[in-house]
Amino acid sequence: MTDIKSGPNPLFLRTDEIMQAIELLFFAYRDFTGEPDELLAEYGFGRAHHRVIHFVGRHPGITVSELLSILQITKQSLSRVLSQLVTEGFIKQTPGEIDRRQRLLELTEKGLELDEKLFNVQRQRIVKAYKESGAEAVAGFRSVLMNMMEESDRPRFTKKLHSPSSRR
Amino acid sequence: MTDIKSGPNPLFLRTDEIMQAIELLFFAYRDFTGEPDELLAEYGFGRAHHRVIHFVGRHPGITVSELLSILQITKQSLSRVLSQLVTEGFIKQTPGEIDRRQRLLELTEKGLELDEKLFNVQRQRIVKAYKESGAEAVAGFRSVLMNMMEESDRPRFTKKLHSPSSRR
DNA sequence: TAGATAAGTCAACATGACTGACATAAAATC
DNA sequence: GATTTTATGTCAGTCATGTTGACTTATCTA
Repeated sequence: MTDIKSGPNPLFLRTDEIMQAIELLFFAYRDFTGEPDELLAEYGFGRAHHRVIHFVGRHPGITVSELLSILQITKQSLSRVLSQLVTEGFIKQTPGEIDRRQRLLELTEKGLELDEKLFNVQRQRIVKAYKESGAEAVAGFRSVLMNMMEESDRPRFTKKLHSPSSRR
Repeated sequence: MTDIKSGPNPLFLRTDEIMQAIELLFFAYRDFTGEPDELLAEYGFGRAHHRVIHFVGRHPGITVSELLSILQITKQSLSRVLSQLVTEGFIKQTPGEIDRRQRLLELTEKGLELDEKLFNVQRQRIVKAYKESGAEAVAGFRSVLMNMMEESDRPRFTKKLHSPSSRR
């Protein structure tokens, strides 16, 4: 009904192609998260813990509020998994030197180990998919995903420097 | 540690490229599911209902066990959302004519309407991403996702005919 | 000094997964 | 025809992850 066509509809915009995209994302994402989920279960953790470990690993010294804005969950949801990770010694909190209200987060040795394990299982799957598809396909893959996400999240992928948060 | 290199590592297989892929999938998938989730919430439904509506819509006459094997969830998890959808008149069950133990599932008028609404919000996002990236990128996107999912799910995307389940 | 901000906590709740056990009807097999 | 298997549904309980709203404490800022 929204289809007031102006000119021929490119093949890749046909309804069945769009439908395929929806299912591709469903199946690929399910399998992409499946293996890490199994690994995490051995630690009594879930996907929420994974996301926290990932982003703290990528951004050592990140603050709680920065993490909240990345994950887009509530303070209480984060609190539950974060305090678990801190208690069990996977994440270390240190008060910010500039702003001492902040708790700067970073992975401990134990946290780094788990982070690497998780990364490795995901890397294997991605490397396989990338190799089988080739460099050109990879560029297309990245372009489509980039254009699929909200614009507000895209800068995260272009800037090479970390966000200017208070560091030691 | 698993990096016993034989020859130069292609650029697109470097650690930071793989890391980027992980985050691309996270952000794109989050935004991809965000809008449907909002729509579903108006009906008191969640993402689980969406998946059921989607696959029943795509495969009218699908059986409960076929649906279970696609979704890879337990009978109880499916039962909860499915019986809700049936009770509220979005999905119709009819006993199979060949095997009367089966309950063949299909969308009602009401179900078709919701299915279309949900499809439209997702289509808008995908069409936008596809147009901005171009046909070649789309091919790459599809290739990478296809190679990322388990092989067992891939036939679903190649065969044009529906699975030979009992139909009217 | 007063107000804003960063972080944490408590209580209560919803959703969507899980397990294991059991029931029923119908089909398939011996 | 009797038995076993299959398709579906259901009950009861658990867990992980998300939500809201209210409140506290410490610290920074105007």
